[in-house]
Amino acid sequence: MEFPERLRSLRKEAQLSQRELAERIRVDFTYLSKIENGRVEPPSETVLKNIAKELADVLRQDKTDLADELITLAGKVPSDLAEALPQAIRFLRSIGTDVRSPEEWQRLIRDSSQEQE
Amino acid sequence: MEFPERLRSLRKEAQLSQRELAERIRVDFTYLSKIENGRVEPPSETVLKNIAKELADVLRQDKTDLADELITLAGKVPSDLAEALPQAIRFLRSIGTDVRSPEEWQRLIRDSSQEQE
DNA sequence: TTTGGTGTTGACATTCAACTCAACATCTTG
DNA sequence: CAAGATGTTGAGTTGAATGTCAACACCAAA
Repeated sequence: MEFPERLRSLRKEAQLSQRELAERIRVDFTYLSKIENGRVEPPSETVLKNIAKELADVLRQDKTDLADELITLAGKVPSDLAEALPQAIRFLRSIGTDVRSPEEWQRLIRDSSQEQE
Repeated sequence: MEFPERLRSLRKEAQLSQRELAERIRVDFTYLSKIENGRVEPPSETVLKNIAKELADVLRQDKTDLADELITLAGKVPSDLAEALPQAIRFLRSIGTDVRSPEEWQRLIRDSSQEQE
C-alpha cells in the first residue's frame, strides 16, 4: 500500500475526520485531503511524526514504529536514523551486502526468520 | 573529517583548482569555495555525484564508493539506497538491531570483522 | 609592477517543498 | 429540503535550498 491510502486507512481506523486529525496536528485540513489523494507530496517529517503520534495514541500502537512506517512509506529516511547510516553502510558493505538491492534485503529477511525456527 | 575539509582534500589530491573542478561539474567556482569553507550547506546529491565522478576519474577510485562517502558525509542519504531502506529497517529490526544506534553499528562491524579471522 | 592563476565574499536570483485560504461539492439525517 | 459534517480543488504564500554574478584579495613569476 502506498502512503496516501495507508494514511487514509489509518485515519479511518482511528475514526477521525480530516478536520479532526488536521486540527490535532495543526495543519490545514485541506492539506490532509490533498495528501490522501496524492495530489501533493507526502508531508514533512515533522508533520509525519505528529500524525503518527496522534494516530498511535488513538490506536494504542507504538509511536516510533508507526512514525517509521509512515516516514519510509513517504519515501523519506527518519532523520535520526540517517545519522547512523554512514556506519550502517560500512557495516553492510563489510559483510558483503549490496545495500541497494531490495531483493537482497528480502533474502536476508527470509534467512533470519528461518534461523529462528 | 567533515565534508568541507574532505572535499578540499580530495580536490587537492586530484590536483585540481576550484575553477577546474567547477567547470567540469558545471557549477560556479565560487560555489565550490563556499562549500569548502562551510559557508553554505553541502550541495545537492546531483552535484555530489558529479564531483565524485570527476574525482574518482582522476584518482582512479570507485565512483560509487566515493559518491556514497561524500553523500553520507554531507549528511544525506543516497536516493537509490533510500528506496531499499524500508526493507532494510524491517530486516534489521527483525534481527533485533537498534537501527538508531551508531554504537550498535560499531559493535556489528567489530563482530563481523572478527568472524572473518 | 603587472599579469595570470587562485581563492573568498556579499548580494542577489531561482526553484521548489510545504503548506494556507477561499470556494465549492457531496453526503446524510432530521 | 435544509443544514451540518465531511471531503475536494485551484490559486496563492512563504521560507529554505541551491545556486550565480560581480567584485575584490592574495601570491608567485616574468
